[in-house]
Amino acid sequence: MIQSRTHTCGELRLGNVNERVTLAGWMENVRVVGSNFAFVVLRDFYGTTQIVIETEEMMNIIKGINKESTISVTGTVRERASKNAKQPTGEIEVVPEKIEILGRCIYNELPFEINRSREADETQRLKYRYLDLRNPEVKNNIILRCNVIAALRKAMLEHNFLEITTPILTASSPEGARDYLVPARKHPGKFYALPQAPQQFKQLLMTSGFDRYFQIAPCFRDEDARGDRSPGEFYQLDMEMAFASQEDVFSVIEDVLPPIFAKYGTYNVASSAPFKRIAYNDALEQFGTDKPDYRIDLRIQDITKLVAGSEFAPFAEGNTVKAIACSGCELTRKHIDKLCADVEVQAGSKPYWFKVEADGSFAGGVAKFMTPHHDAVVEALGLTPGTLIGIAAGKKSAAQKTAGVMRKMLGALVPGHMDKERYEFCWVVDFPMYEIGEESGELEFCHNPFSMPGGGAETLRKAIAGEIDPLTITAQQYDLVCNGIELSSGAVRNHDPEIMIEAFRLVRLGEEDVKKKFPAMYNAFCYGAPPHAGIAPGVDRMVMLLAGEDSIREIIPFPMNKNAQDILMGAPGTVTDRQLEELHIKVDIDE
RNA sequence: GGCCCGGUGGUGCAGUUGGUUAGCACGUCAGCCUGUCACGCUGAAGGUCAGGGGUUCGAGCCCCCUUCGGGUCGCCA
Repeated sequence: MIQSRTHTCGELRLGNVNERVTLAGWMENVRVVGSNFAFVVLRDFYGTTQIVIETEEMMNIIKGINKESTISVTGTVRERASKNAKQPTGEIEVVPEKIEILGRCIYNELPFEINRSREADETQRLKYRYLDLRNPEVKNNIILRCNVIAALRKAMLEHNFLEITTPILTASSPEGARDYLVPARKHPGKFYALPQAPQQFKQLLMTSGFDRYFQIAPCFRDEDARGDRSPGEFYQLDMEMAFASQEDVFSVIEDVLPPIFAKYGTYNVASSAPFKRIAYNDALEQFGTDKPDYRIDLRIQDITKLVAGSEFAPFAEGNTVKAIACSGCELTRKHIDKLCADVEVQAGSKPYWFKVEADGSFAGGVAKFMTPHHDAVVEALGLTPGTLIGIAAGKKSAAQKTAGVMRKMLGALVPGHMDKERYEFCWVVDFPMYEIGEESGELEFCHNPFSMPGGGAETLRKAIAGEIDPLTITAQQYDLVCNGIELSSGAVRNHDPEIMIEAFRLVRLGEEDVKKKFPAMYNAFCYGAPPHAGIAPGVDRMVMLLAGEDSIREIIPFPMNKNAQDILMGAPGTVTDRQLEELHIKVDIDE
């Protein structure tokens, strides 16, 4: 029978002096200061408390156990002779009369030191995640995650949204990412799929008459990981609203997110409603990305015409030339070269540069090719001495991307161009509905084929009739971006089967294709669907931003590694032949 | 799948043009220490330098292959 705790390890203060208490926790550290005199640091979820060892009996118990064992300590609270102002419990200590060993740590050396686990090798951290999570810094991110999710849920309920769970085992969808498949025991050769998002279910809910739906929804996509993208699974704050426009969705998000970001974020400043808005094409022009970071004041400018006729090969006719002028730049030649190399790695093409000397002349990098256009360039870019100009040249999309990467790096590197400690939201709007596919060379859907086109069916018919260029058709689709990180896509959905068919007709598909690919949704929409719109901000990404972490794994309780392996549980793993047999699965691996 | 970076006692790192016994910090163990709080001091143990092959009189270091990890591009309606 274990003595119950009377207090937690973060709780005792001077007011508790002389009380008889029982604490329980992990033995974090032992500082032996004399013979039969030592201090034990006892840690639980709530904090740490100092236990003072003054007798041979207690000393023998402590010496018999390894650090990180769990113990229960019963004793008297005493005012410390030497207090520690840095600790909440630093004014008191507990003098034990009984120490009970609850759970031994049988190893005297751990895979890493608990309070420095963030410095340890990540594979070790993941393998021993239960030890890693003992580190308060690591644990606090998980607590933050809980608080953020609770706050999101509360805010959504207050906005009259209904939380509805949708199936985890569902049908494979031909669109989007690679599915995770689950073999169906009762249906040989057939498979369930885990949902990439509850997209179709929430649209069906709208058709059923649920006016406002939300869910902290698990989503599964079998795609490769990134620093800000966990492999396999992640969570979205998925929401959908009936009889709603883009503006209705925006106002809910602008109402819900900023207070939560301001309250729980590392930075406690968040942009308020209305968020900045920028058209997709303008974002590419000015920021070189569809994920603009508005905290950086630099903007990309087009100087293609200014340098026309230059001898410099990358400026040749047909190429696009972009410039990003960064004033007050004192980077040395060595740093500039490093910057350009980093840009090339991230952007995939090489940037160029020059700078403006004190006397106004151009120097360094491609200065030789810019000097002939000196006055025009100075005027167009508003150049002053001490300005570094990054240049990107090539195909339009590559030049934009390169300039965009350079913009972010310069903003982070050169003082005075980035107001870092804030959350700056923006909406990217007016996405193109169609694009020319790089492989096919033909017209394809740019993003989600189920977004409502800007002009509805009429615009589509004109495009089919050849009266307007289909590439100019926009979708009522939007991205939510915060500090250069994409939090979400959303759209006003296409709820009209007729418009849906017109939209498909433009990419040489027809009614049969719509019915075949999304039968449930198409059928449902034929029974009277409300216009509806929604969005699904990534919960993990939001928590990552709020925690100020660069890796998404820091805010997931049990993350998988880059290769989608759960090192701790050993997933994925092999299964027995009997299991495979039941599922009608034969494993046949080549090589 | 492409490219980049990395793998050195339990942990984190250093290791010079390739040259004697692979060094530092933390941790562990032992001794000393009665007010520590990242306790301190003294000492000790602990290494297949990821694996394999090659160059060389000689490889932790140079080359090739393999493997594992991280980043990035592709990919992510």
